[in-house]
Amino acid sequence: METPGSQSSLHRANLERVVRAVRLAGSLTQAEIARTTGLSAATVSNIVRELKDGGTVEVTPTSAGGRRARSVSLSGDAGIVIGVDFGHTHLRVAIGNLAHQVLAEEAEPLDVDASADQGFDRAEQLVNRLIAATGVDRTKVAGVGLGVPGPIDVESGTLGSTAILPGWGGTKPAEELRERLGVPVHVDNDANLGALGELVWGGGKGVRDLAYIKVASGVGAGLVIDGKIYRGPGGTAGEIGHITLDESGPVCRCGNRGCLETFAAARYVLPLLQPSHGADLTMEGVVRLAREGDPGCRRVIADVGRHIGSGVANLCNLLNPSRVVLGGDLAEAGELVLGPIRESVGRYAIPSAARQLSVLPGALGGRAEVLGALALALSEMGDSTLLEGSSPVSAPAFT
Amino acid sequence: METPGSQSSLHRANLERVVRAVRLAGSLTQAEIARTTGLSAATVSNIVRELKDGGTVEVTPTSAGGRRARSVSLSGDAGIVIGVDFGHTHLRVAIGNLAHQVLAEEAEPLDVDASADQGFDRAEQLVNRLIAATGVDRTKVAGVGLGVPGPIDVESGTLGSTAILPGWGGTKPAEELRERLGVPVHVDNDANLGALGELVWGGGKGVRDLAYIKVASGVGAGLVIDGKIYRGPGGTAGEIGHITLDESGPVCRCGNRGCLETFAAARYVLPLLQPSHGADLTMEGVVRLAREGDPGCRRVIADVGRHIGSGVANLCNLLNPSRVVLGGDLAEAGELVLGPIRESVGRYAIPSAARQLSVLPGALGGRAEVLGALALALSEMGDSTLLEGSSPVSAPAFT
DNA sequence: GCTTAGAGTTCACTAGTTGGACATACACGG
DNA sequence: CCGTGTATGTCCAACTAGTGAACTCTAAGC
Repeated sequence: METPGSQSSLHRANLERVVRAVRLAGSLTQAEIARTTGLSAATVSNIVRELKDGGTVEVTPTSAGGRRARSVSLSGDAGIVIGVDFGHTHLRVAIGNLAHQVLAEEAEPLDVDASADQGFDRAEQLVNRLIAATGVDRTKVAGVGLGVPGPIDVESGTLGSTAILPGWGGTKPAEELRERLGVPVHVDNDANLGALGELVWGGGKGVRDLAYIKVASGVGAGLVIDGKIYRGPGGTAGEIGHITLDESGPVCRCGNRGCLETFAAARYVLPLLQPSHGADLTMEGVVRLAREGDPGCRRVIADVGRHIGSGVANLCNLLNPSRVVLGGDLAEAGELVLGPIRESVGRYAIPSAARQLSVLPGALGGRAEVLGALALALSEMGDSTLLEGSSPVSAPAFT
Repeated sequence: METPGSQSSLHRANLERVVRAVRLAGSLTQAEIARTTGLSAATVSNIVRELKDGGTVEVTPTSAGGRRARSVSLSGDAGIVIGVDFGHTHLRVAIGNLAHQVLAEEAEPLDVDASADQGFDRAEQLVNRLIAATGVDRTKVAGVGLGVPGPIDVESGTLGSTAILPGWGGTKPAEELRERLGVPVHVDNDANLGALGELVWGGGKGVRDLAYIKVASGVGAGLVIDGKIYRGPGGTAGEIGHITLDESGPVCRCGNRGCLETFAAARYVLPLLQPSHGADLTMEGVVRLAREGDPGCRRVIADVGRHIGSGVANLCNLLNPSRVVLGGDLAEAGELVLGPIRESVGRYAIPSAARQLSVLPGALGGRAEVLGALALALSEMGDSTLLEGSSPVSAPAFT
């Protein structure tokens, strides 16, 4: 960074460009790198050699159509990243390396009403267990991505005033976890991470604009615009759950009436089925029954789909993304819910915006958020860190 | 942008760096340029020569302490850009130079139902008249920005299937105007240009995320995200006018019911006042009467504001912009309409998103669109310096 | 008049990217 | 089993562009 307009800065930028391309795709051949970065093959050749000599990158032979292409990937043992996802009913942790390989993944149930402290302790334990199980070198851990199921101010790291996680309000999850683990922790809300996960590993490949709709106990959306998570200036973009569909609808926990959530989220939908199907029903149960043909459950899911579709239509008019990916428990319902969504979108969105929109189920299921957390850790990890080869020990880090 | 990682791109970046430094300071000596840009004196020397030869910049002798320093400033007549804005009732043209100064501006009434050809002819005449009036050199005109009051596919340049401009559908305004004027013409819809205009010259200074709501005979929004116009993959983002507020509301020209437009746009609102206030009322008239105290007009404007506020609340939940600027005729109503909008936003948007939102009237009035067109022409000719402070760091993430 | 110090220019050098030529390796069809 | 085709990665010469150092210029200060 010494020389802000010089060739060496250009070279650095190109190095980073290559590293990013590789990290995003997991692994690429040199020719692919050249195509995606726009650099010439010769330059890529030089850069790859330089990165290989520096240990940032590994090249492994690949079988392909023509000459054997060498697959370039971030060297696996160069660094470890960890993803942690707090859900409403579970805690999920994944360990991966820079090569986009997931080394281990584990989930355990977690009572969301547990105190925040307890949650962080559990997370710490699970992380440690996974590190031990995979036998990776603790000092290689370069960063942690953390997902929380509620609005969070990414700048300050504070959980918003949340009726959603009682007892967690005002805590700073990233800081808590960093104290416990001793590495930089980057936090974002679960919908954004789901979007990132699907973009990198799942149903969003090759797309630059993606909206990830997560329906669980709440309804949230993660937005990727032009290849980047879009959080908005206040960090709370994507709150699709609380757009108003019916001004005189049911009262929502947010204080308004007729929010999308009151028509789609588990806590409002399940009671509808209690009289007929009993009180112990979960969303997963409803989905399962619907797939087995239960008409009540089918109807409920279709209704939910229609309402989500209305919300997506608004989203579509305003943002015009090229793809919407549905995640959360509800995605398991497949066409049972996607059909009504598409129908609603076609009905309420302006035609030119709806025409080019594809609505797909998530490809990662419940793993989208952890994997997204992993991806967050990867993306937040300074590229310069990689390039210097300087092993990132503990961490002041936060700026 | 041909070669995204090459030396020539570096050169271009350095050129812009210099131009920006000069624009910010008004005028600088070469040594000062070198210091503020971090480039070496030799490089600055070369760049200044290149810019001078290209006519972008002027050098004038200065008396100074040592050897006479040459003061470098943007040459006013180096390049001329023109903005053209077709409104529903008017045609507006502005002429500006590369130093971001507006040299002349003029509007004349235009019947929107006139044929497209006629409109283009009028635009050509007005442009020629202004060129003559300001005495600028015709050959210096580098580009034209064009605003049209309807959805337009920026890629192909075709006006969308528009019930809005009867007789204009399927035409390619940019091409038409280019044939007449003989210079490159860049087109976008009026809401986007209004957003750009307010961002660069008006009420959006210093903000990176802005939503410009234009209420006239329709309702549209222009979105600026992270300093750039956001059009969405299909080019139709910002269609706030057709989000559904009431599924059983009035039938909209788009075919749905209860779109925001049916509660806010002139064509739906004015008829409400016909019985009491006569048939010749225009939106401007309503605004004027309201300011003078007419209770009916006040009520109508407040109602419109409330509905717009609902739409803005949705926008706010989904996108969380830091500023909303209201444009169009309605903006003249000031607090009479802004108050209800804010009230509605506060009511329907989630608190954390609404808290940091400011809703302001446009600072440019009806000029926002033309000036935006001017800005578009500037930015399309490679001037990425419209927003200072728009470059650095942040945003690691995935390209 | 002489010195001084900052301003701009020139020049040789270096860093870095590129296009094209070339070697390589696999697949496929005869 | 062997040509042929095709895509890959590498090498080299050409070119682009920025830099440090030496150089020239000018006006102010003594």
